Amino acid sequence: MARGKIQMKRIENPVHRQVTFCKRRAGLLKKAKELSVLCDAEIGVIIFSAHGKIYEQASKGTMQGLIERYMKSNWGTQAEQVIKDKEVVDLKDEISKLKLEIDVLQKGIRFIYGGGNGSMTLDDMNVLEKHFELWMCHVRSAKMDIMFQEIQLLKNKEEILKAANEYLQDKMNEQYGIDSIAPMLTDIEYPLMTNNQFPLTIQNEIYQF
Amino acid sequence: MARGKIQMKRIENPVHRQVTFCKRRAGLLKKAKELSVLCDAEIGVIIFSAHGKIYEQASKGTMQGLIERYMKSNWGTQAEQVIKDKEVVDLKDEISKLKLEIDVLQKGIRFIYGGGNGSMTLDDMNVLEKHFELWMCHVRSAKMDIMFQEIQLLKNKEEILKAANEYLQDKMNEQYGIDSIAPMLTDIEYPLMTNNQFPLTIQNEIYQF
DNA sequence: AACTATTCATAATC
DNA sequence: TGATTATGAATAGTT
Repeated sequence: MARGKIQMKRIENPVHRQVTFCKRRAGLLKKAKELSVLCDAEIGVIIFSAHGKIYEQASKGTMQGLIERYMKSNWGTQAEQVIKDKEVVDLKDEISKLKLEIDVLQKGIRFIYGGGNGSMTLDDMNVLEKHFELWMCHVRSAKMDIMFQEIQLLKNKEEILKAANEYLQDKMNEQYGIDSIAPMLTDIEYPLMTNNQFPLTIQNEIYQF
Repeated sequence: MARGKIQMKRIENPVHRQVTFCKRRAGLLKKAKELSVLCDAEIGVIIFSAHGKIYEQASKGTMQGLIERYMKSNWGTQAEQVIKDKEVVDLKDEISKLKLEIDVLQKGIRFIYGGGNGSMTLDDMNVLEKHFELWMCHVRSAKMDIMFQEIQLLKNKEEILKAANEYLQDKMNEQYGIDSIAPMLTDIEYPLMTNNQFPLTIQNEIYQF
């Protein structure tokens, strides 16, 4: 170019490189502008310096508009966008399906009590309310059963373990002499009680209107 | 530049313009490439000809990557993307909630129609219990609404009847003389309202019975 | 940042 | 289109 040509490779001297970057960057943007004006073209130039600083120029319109136009003419990125939009549509679709299913299930619950078609009379609702109450009691009862069974199971386990411990303790004593090994404490009592007061009414008074 | 400089404005002669476009376009892309190599910069050039034909060059990596990098450094479009991503996350969130509710409803139906706890865990039953409670509240709330409406309706009726009665009384008096007919008692107060508040608001429209 | 000597890009022409 | 060439622009090296 001037005062001797240069090699077409990265300029190693950082000062030279920076200077050249400034000069040629200005030249490039100027050329872009000229081409745009002379030939009525829409041109966008984006430059990231080695240090990440950004320089941009959009002839005719904004860079945003240019990129959108590029996206539209570029099949791949457009498809990507369509896929993303489709995902949203699909998700909304799934939501409406799930809501429909919920509706069906709810109708299933209230069907036999007169509200299958969506409108319930006061009597229907009274019946349904009573049933919810009843079912709640049943669930609680079932919970109790399970917990009771669990307690029994744990108590049995406790017995077995205690027996095993006793047996092992005996073995140890045989081996190492009487009382040479202090027995570990395994018979700890945990007092199971509560300070809660129970209301004397049967129903939970929270929901009495 | 050569053989005489040219005006910096749109070349009117279409042939000249086309030729210049080709030459200068090549020159611009070459310069971009050189700048990229010499100064280790990432450069993208997008050119739309006046007829909409696209020419592009991305030095270092793809144009897609460059645009994404540009978007990241550009605040607006990034925010837009974030909003779109958030929408997807929100929708997925809603879907999982709905699925959870369907699960509860199915368990509830299984419990109701299956006549007990099929193979439910203690946790399942705890959730179910809470839901029965919730549904019961909603039924009660709906009942309240209906009763309130009914009360309003009856009050209106009462007003109309009272007005009618008054009118008829007047007519009677006109016909048969003042106070010849004792008025019937129609102004009896029935205390239909209490001061109870409705503490339960329906938070989730799914459970409207 | 300003200044050249030089190379490069390209307008006009063929 | 493609090649040629005269000339203006761009710029590497220097100050």
